[in-house]
Amino acid sequence: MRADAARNREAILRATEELLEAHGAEHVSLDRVAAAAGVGKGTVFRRFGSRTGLFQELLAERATALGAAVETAGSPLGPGAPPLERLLAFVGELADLAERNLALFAAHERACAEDKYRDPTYLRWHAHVSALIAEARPGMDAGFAAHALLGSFDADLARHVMADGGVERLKSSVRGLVRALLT
Amino acid sequence: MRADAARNREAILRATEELLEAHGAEHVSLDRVAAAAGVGKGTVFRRFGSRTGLFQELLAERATALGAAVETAGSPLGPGAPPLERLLAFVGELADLAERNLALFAAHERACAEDKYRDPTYLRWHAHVSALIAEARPGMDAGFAAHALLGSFDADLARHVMADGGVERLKSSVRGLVRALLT
DNA sequence: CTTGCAACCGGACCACCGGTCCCCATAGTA
DNA sequence: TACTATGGGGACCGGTGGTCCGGTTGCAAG
Repeated sequence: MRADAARNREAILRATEELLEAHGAEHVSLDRVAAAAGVGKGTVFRRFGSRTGLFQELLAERATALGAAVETAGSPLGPGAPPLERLLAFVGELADLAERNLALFAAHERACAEDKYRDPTYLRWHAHVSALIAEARPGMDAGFAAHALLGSFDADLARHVMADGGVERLKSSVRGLVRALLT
Repeated sequence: MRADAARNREAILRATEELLEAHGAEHVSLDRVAAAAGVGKGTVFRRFGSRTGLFQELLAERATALGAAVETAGSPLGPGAPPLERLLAFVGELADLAERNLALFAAHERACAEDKYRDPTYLRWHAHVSALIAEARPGMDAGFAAHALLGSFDADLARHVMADGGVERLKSSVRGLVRALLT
């Protein structure tokens, strides 16, 4: 990739973040993103393929730290801890991520629509949660339960819940769900 | 309401159903609906206010039977039965409804977007589920759990699950969730 | 049956969206 | 410096949800 291409890529990503933060998921069109990044619309599509691709990549970027933390040992997040503790820790982190990136979560959902189950980030999360559930409750349909649990981080639901109680409410409610599910 | 208005209203509703069935949620635009119903686009908007309104009203129509069944006594659905049985019966019915109206569920979701929590039909379901959960598990955040549980009927998730196992898979998985939650 | 008007209808019209395309500019290299 | 593949820009396209207003029509009163 040429140097100017890399620079533009970064500019587009940063402009998207800013617009998301400033105007909410609904009002971020690719025209606006391109204008804010100081590039043409064609450039946005060349780099990210589509609206979906743009938000997927932005989410992936924001989620890398969590993904890495899950695979490195030590602490309740990583391997070694019992599944219940790992899952409780994971949903806690996810809640924090959702709070800090509510608009991105919302935009990502709308953009991915039915391809939700093919998004790499979602797939990683699902595989992780699903494995933990399967380990703790062998009889259960773990894949389905994992989807249902991850559904708790639907941007609209998260906003709705956090509007009355903040992240702490979201965290404690999801943890309650996890405990009920795995106990 | 004038007779011709009532006739058109019905024509629009039926045309929407047919298009939904024939082409899937994605390809039902209000232009098409109007054309298929044999009316102008303005008529569609006057009757239903917006795309959202149209799908909300269609869903409400399809859901009336279930709503009534829930409130009439007798059978595990209605009042009198213990909450676990009532909830198990309710999610079973909901799964059937989702299967028969997958495209409508999908269109409704996309159209309602963030107003999901203001849709009258969803609100009724949520109140019902929430009350049953609160009755069976006083300590739990019933409102949140109800949202999470109803999230299982997200059209994309339902399609994904039913693609491999049909309605029965959906039913048994959701029932598994309900049992884990209320036991 | 006629008449009058309020309610209703239709579809041209609008702003905007995601996505495409192709000609031009430029970075990187020999 | 000169050459070329890669990247950039923005006009353009089909289609969308939503608006608006001039013409039409149901319907009840007389």
